[in-house]
Amino acid sequence: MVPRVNSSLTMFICKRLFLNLQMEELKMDYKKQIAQSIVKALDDKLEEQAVYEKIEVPKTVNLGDYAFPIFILAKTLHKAPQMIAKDLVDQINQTNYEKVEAAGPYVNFFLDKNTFSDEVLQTVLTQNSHYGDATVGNNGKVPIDMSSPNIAKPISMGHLRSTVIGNSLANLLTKTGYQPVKINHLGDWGTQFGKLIEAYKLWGSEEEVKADPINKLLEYYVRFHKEDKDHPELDDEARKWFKKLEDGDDEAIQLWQWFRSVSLQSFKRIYDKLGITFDSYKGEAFYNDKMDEVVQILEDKKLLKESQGAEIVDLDKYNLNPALIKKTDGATLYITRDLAAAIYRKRTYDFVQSLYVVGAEQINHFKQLKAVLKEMGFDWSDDIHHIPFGLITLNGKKLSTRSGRVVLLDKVLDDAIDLAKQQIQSKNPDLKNADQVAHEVGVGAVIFHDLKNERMNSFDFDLNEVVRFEGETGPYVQYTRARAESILRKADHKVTVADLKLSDPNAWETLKFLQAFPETVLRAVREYEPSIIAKYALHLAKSFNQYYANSKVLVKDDQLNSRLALVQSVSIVLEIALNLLGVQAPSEM
RNA sequence: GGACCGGUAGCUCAGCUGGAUAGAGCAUCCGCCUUCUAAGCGGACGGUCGUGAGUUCGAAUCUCACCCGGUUCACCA
Repeated sequence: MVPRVNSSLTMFICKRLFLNLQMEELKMDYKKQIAQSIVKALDDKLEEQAVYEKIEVPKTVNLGDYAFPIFILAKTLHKAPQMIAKDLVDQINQTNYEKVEAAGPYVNFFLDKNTFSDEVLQTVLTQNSHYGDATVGNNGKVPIDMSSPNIAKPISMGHLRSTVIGNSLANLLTKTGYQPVKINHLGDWGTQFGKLIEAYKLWGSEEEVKADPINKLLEYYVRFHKEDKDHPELDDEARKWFKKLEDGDDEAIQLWQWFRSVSLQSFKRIYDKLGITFDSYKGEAFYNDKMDEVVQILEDKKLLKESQGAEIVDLDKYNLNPALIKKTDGATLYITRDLAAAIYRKRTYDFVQSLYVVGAEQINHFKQLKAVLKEMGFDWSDDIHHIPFGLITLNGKKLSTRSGRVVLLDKVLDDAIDLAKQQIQSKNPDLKNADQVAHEVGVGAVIFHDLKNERMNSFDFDLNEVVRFEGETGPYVQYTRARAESILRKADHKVTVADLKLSDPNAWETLKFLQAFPETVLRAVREYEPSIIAKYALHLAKSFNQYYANSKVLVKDDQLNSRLALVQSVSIVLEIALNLLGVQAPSEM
């Protein structure tokens, strides 16, 4: 049966994609071919570029693969659109197409399925895991500020977003020829360490912390906040400790380093679960000795102003509130540290772009950061991009460690892995490496859930939603690929890359999705939007599921090799797509 | 109050630099495991695209105003 509609294709092969991709020579640019056909038929009455931009993808398969709406011609030709369409069809050389027909005010182009499938499948199979690679990045370095949990606090679902989006962007950047540098900008400095040291000195023990670092440290910290209400002298002690820390007192530094390293160890266990690594763990503390220079530059450039006892940079001309550089007491602030970090990264990496995957709450902060850098005369501030994302809430309220509204990432991952294991036990009890697969599927479900929707959408946390394995989920995509692999295992035939014509209409939508992958990757990286890849993977999986539900692959006839080539191509592209998201692709599940 | 983000099916969301009858998933109901793993496939049900104007041959998509929800706006990060 022919799939009824292919509307989902529209979003991936829409014209704006091509518009912005002139630089990037796409292989298999059928749209260009069509534009040329039209221009030729019109005796150059229109520019090829103008035609190219108007070509669109129809909503349903019965309207063809590409369409040219002829409204723009109606004005100049003073004829009814329907008539123009008919005339145009007569003029077009149709030899390269299955057919070209007029439908109302549109000219619809149907590509030749044999030629198309042959070209697409050969390309995917020969390029294999490199299918979709691009060179737009020119090896430019792109530091990505991501994850950035606070020392001595647990990693929550909130951190997952930054971690997983940043990781996927890094993968996408690598694929398109950039060199990403994943930086975990740890929250490892601040007055809270004074409190933590004081709390530890009062109630803590080395054994406790060693046994369960994050929870114990958090416990001390929370207790501190409880008790300091009745004992305000605790705050004085904490302040003293932080001062000692700043002054390099041995004991303070040692404790701080210890807290930092045990925290990092437990963070790394979670990152291991997620399969995510970093290139740098330089956190806030790293910039302690780099802020004086920032203040110095600001002073030299006469940008600092005194206001209400504090030092500010006026950002009126950017329509922003002033950036507070120094507090009344002379201490520096968040933005000062970020200025130092931005400058450090420029010097260290000479980046072509510098990304910050940080929640949307900080949009204003990053606008200020860029504006101040601009004022300082650094024109590379234009290369800094804040990649904001929406808030995760719990029962509609913001997550907050203090109020106990936390969703621990580690717990969510473990729950997901357990559920995946249960699924395997009931659906595929003979699976060999079941634990490994349960891990890949469980974690994959969580990551995919976070990436499948547009970054900026907020969502309310719901465990059942996050660890769902059916419908539009990571496991659905993984399952589809596992099924494809299964067919290949049973095939008893090695696919040869030659003559891959496939005329089966059931395969048509899948073939077109395969063809659209490279431009989809470029769009995702251009928009810093991993969800574009996630949605692509879902659509490709869906179309392939429909294909093999309706067409038998393992039949010995003259198109067997072509069908297996399709199956293998789907498997290849689904694996690439999942990996771009940071999700594993098991061959069996 | 200013700035920003969002408002599309009961729920979660696609579609948004304008184009042909507005699409998925979940939920509910009904089919399909003697044929390549049913984590699948098919079907039914379900929509004044927040509201009102405007631009246009054509608006969910662009403009303006308004309504609702969220975030943020000087000494936290």
